[in-house]
Amino acid sequence: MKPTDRDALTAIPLFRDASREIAERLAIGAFVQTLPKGTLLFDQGQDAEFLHVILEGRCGLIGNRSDGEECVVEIMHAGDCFILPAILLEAPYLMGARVLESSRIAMIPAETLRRAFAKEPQLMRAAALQLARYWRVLVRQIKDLKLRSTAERVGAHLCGLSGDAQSGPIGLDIRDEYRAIAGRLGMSPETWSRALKQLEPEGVVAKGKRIQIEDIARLRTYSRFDDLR
Amino acid sequence: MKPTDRDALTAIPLFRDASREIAERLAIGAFVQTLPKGTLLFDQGQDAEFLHVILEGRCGLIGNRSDGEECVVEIMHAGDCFILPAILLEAPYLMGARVLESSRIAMIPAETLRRAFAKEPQLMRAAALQLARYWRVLVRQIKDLKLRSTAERVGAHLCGLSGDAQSGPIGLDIRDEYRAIAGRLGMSPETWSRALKQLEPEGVVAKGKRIQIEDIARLRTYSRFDDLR
DNA sequence: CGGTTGTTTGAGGACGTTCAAGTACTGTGG
DNA sequence: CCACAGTACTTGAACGTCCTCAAACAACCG
Repeated sequence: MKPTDRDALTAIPLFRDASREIAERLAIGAFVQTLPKGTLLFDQGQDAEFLHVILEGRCGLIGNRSDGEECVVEIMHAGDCFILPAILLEAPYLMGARVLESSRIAMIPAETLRRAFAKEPQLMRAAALQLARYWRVLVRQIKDLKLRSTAERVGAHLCGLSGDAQSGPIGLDIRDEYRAIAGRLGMSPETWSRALKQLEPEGVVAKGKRIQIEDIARLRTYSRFDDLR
Repeated sequence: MKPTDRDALTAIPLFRDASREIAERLAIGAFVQTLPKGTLLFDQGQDAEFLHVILEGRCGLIGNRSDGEECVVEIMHAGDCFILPAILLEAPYLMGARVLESSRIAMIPAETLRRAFAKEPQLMRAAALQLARYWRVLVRQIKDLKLRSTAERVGAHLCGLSGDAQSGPIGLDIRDEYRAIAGRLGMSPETWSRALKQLEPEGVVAKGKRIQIEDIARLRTYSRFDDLR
């Protein structure tokens, strides 16, 4: 690694807030690539193998739309690293990443990083895990807002309330106010109400706060529930 | 504090991932309130004085709309705690919180919590800080999507690109593709383009990727930039 | 019971999207 | 350095979605 790259790498907030020594040690296990615009760094659903740090250039964290198009969810710039929550949680990426303009990118193996985290005690780790989980909740919400129609959002919300059931009929008792749910889903209460009607052909029957779902599998398909989780 | 409350408190993910001992110690400094629906727990802009933990019931994290109405950004349930990033960063809340249904809520003084965090070493702390920052970025985005019109989103984005300047003229050279920015802001490229036109009365002149802002203060007001940051 | 609050339904309108065409860039090879 | 191709951005028109306003209806609570 070039000295300028190492300097840029150790200067990012994540490492600056830690210690010079730890940053230097992690830099040893890292490698740097210069990648052309359009390069796919990774896809949604993959397991996190590296922490990516942009030394120069910019990249987009991307979600896939129903029409096959990509939508930029977040733009990452020089000094940004991603995606830390996926590494901490050892979970699949919720978004893909594509190079938006020719970039120099440092890649730190996830395992190296996790070993470093492991040396640190429990509470800060817990906080990091917690923040990572919430971060992902918010990502899901943004993706809902940007990538799904209102009816799909409502359908997906119902799927989320249905627990782990993969198929079969489900009965739900909604306890939250519809106006709160509607707000959470980025629509007006009226639209929520109409969207429920719109889901009738998919086997959703709403009577006030009681909702019957004929077959959750059908609704999951309609809402593209699994696509975006 | 009642034993059942203490049990519920120490069982939340944040404390379960830490240690029993730390959780017990923090529970001592905490107190529990039963609050009726509608209670305002705190307002956006306040400094975080407590970590709130829902033992029973549910609360909404809320943003204020331009028309004075509130919009639920996230619904928090029993076992959820909020708002950790605000406490870690010692920053003002980005959202308010209101009781959605009569709830038992444990409140842990922020200072107590920060002292506990301080005992833990540097890297995990750094990670938590980093995650907290990103969490906030996502919150801003969700609020953008839910609470601002497209023209306001564009205006706010320009304000964000203008650095710390509070007033006076600003010249911007946009480097990102407009289609990427538009995606980030939850609109089509055409709408971004038209929204820029729409900002002309506010003193924004766009010539391709060069944008002149007559007076950033005016744009900040129009976009309600400070309201939602 | 009334009164209050929350949900549904309808009508009309604003906003944003899509499609399509035209214009301005950007970069490449001659 | 220019011409040209390819891409990105702008502009227009038509359409669709979602919102607002308003009223009827339902559920809840004192």
